[in-house]
Amino acid sequence: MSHQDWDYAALMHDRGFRRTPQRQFVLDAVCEGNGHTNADEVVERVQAKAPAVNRATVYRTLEFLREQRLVFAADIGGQTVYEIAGKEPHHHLVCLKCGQQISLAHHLVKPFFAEIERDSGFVVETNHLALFGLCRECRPGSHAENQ
Amino acid sequence: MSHQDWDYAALMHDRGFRRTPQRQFVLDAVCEGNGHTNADEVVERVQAKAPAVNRATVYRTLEFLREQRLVFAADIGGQTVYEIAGKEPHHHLVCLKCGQQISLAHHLVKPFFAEIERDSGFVVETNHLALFGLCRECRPGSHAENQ
DNA sequence: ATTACTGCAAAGGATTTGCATGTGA
DNA sequence: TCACATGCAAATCCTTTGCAGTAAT
Repeated sequence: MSHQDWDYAALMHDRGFRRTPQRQFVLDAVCEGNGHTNADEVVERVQAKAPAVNRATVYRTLEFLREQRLVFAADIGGQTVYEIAGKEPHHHLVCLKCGQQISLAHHLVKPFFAEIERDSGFVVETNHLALFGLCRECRPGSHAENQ
Repeated sequence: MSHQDWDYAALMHDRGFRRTPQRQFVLDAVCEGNGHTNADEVVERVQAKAPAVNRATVYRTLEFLREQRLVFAADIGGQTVYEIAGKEPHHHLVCLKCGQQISLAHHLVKPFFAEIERDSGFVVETNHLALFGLCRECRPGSHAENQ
């Protein structure tokens, strides 16, 4: 899943910004965290490859990439997490017990949002939902009682 | 809507804690913020009535009240917000433009959670959902174009 | 009289900012 | 070349903590 490198370079150029190794490292790091990655994890990943890259640069770059809509910033459990901006909104189920993050297809969510709009006229723009709970394996009464 | 003062006092006593003016101020302040109130707003409200109350006390008290299940702490847009603990889970629609918080009845949410469980076996435990978007007045195409 | 609770000040962690330097275009 | 981007260090913001004094029971 090596994302749109082309459109990164192209966008940078088109919008009059510079293509720098730091930005590439950060973008890559966000990519690697398939699910969601917080700033600290990005710093770690970036510095694993390029130890000289500064924390401040990572923060600035994340904000920059967010402005450029290349990454999406969400908010899970009090911290900001980043992921590569996708075309479609998508969502996660986060298991409170085992911590696994399960993707939640948008088609399950769309009708819910539509219902809200119908009911109150409020147009939901949340393009990332994180719902906490217990996954099939961890929920009480599960057959697969893992730990 | 002067909440359960009795059960506050009673709980304090029953559980061997002390009833202090500071705790009352903080509890009141959380109450006043009908929707959600962040720590800073609580500090402001408390200090409006009792300037001598310290920030640290407010933080400690909020945490204390949360432990005691007298207030509920949620996480909206990166900051922790507090509200009086209610019986039923409930949810909010937060307008990105005007900032207003609209309550979202649980009965609109329940079927959605049920659908997720049916589909993936994941039991959602999120008892507070905050959805961002545009309210009826602020959404494009609205008749009431308020700024 | 106890000891939980508070105020104060200082510590802590995460993020941001100012400025001189470096570097991509 | 020359403005944009980076590194560094200091600043800032929000929250937590240690400790000595205060007050609720």
